[in-house]
Amino acid sequence: MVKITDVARHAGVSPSTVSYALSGKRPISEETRQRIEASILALGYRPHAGARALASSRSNVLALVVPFRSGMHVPVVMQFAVSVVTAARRHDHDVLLLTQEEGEEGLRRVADTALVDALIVMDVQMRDARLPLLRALDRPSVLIGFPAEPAGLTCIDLDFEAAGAACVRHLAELGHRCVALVGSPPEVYLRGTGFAQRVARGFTAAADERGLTSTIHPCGATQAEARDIARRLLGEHPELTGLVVHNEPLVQPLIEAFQEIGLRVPEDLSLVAICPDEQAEQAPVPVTSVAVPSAEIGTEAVELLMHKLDRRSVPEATLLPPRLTRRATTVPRGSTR
Amino acid sequence: MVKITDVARHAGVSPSTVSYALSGKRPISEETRQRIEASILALGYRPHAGARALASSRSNVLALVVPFRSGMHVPVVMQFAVSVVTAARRHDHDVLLLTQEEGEEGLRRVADTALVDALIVMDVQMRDARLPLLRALDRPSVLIGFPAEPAGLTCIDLDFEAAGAACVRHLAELGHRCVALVGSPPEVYLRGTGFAQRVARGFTAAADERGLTSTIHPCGATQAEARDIARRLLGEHPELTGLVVHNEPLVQPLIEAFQEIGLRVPEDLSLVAICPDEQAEQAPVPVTSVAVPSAEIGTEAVELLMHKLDRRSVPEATLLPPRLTRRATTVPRGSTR
DNA sequence: TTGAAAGCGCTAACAC
DNA sequence: GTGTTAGCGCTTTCAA
Repeated sequence: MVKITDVARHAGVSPSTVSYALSGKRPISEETRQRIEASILALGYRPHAGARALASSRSNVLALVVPFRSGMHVPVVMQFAVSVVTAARRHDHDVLLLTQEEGEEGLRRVADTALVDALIVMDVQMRDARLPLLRALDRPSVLIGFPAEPAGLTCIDLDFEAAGAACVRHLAELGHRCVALVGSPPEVYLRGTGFAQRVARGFTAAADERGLTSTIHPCGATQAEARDIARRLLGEHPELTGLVVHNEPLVQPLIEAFQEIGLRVPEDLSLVAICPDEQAEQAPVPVTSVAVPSAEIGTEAVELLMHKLDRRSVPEATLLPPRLTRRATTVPRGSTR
Repeated sequence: MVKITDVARHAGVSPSTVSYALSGKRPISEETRQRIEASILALGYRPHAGARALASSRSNVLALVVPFRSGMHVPVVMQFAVSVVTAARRHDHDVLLLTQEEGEEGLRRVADTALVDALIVMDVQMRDARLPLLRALDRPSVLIGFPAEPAGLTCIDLDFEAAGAACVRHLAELGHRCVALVGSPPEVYLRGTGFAQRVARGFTAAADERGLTSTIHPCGATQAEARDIARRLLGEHPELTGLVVHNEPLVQPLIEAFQEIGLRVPEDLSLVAICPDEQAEQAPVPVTSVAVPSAEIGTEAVELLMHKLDRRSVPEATLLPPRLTRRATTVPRGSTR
């Protein structure tokens, strides 16, 4: 193994000069830097990560805790993870993957052993058991999602409340007067995952503000449940013409379920989804949607963490504003009847 | 920070004794071990990962390289990643997440800096640019998938050839005489991802062996393409009664597309998919399938790697035998006509 | 069964 | 602008 002393000897300088040339933590004359660079290349030098971590008390590794439970949309999690890795690499950091399953002990372990410098935690619940630990840890963290008590933490997410409202306003502007929200599976509401409630709140508030009739329906992600909901909505609200869907895998089945009972989208029913743009674009009929910007959230989470590692101050709450893209599933009420 | 010397002093032993008590690399008297354990608990000692890595030249971290490209089924990748993390933790290892995008340089970096002890590489191509590097690296690796030249490497995957054959034999045993394979998107074949060809080979061989008429159709994963394929199959092979689908997101759209043109599954058309069991079970009509056992592959990949790290020998090739589960989409030919 | 002590390879004072 | 050197916290000979 070639080490820093080898490079130093080869370049005719001291080890510390090589170290400083690499870190840029003190000025090096142009000529020296060139010689060092050449030596590094010639010898194929790679600094030993462990030695570095030990001497500098920085591992240059971030922990990413991913969920893997029912009701979570897997492609969103995956895209998020990839964007975190990509963003971390731009800052010369690597990413250690932890599963939710490891729980608090996992977080404590990677923090206390100095395996990682900082943590990103996905799928934060309203009353998350990990919050006290995260607050107490000597390492910075960023949470994806908002708990009930975010004070003292750094949180980021799509502004789901504004997203729910944006969907309703879009439908209202198209003249729809009776709208429904088909939401996440009941278990997601029950375990207090904030975003489900937030969408519901924004949805209801905007509907009230515009004087629309509105109802909310949690729903599982199977075709059978899609059919049930469609039937029930048709029966209970025959005047329904606007639908907001916040349940990624259900969008397509729902459209088909309505079709089966004689309601076409968008002719009879306008539909706005809250889902990744990619999904909305690739649907057979492109879906009007508010984007769930996983990649942006991941990238921004890393930026926040880097700021915190540099002891720069960051906002406690970052809410990304919703972006609604009109596609083919929303039309003015009664436009083709 | 509490360190090993603190524990040693507290327990009234030397640092090396604490170290050995922790690693088990030499016998410690029961009484001493108890005292040390108590001290560790009392002080809340956690060994510093970097210091450990430096002194032992073992980081206890594995690299996992995940793909993120078109044609890869995201839930499979995710489940695989989770199973790797879970298995690695059982062996006291952590997992560093790398994206395909980082390429060879990424592999070299984490290996040469001693950030990781070993590597798992997913989505290996027939002629993968990373193979020479992996062979040359001083760190063990396990590949998911089989390249054209697997010599000198350790590879593991589902036996896709046997899987393709198993599907055909199942259909043949039900009396079907004309079968088709709807496969991965064309780009997957083109870039030489082995499993697509392997399924095709096993499919054709088994069909020939049983004297069945057979055709193969790569297909993208959109509903539109599903419709095209369904129409084309019906037109070109009106006697078709058996279908093998090796394209996860296409299974459902395809069933619906056939339904639209008047072919019901399974009454008119029996269908076997190669897909995760979870997907097959949760479909509206449970799908007869050969399982893609992501979790098993991930777990076994970690086991292989642990053996290699322990300098135990491992087989170069591990092919998991296909497991076919009959569900509701396959019936004897002509059974309800 | 245990201890003493020499590193592991790097960083960051401190000195010039 | 550069060099000297004392650690960083742990593992592992070597010695008893």
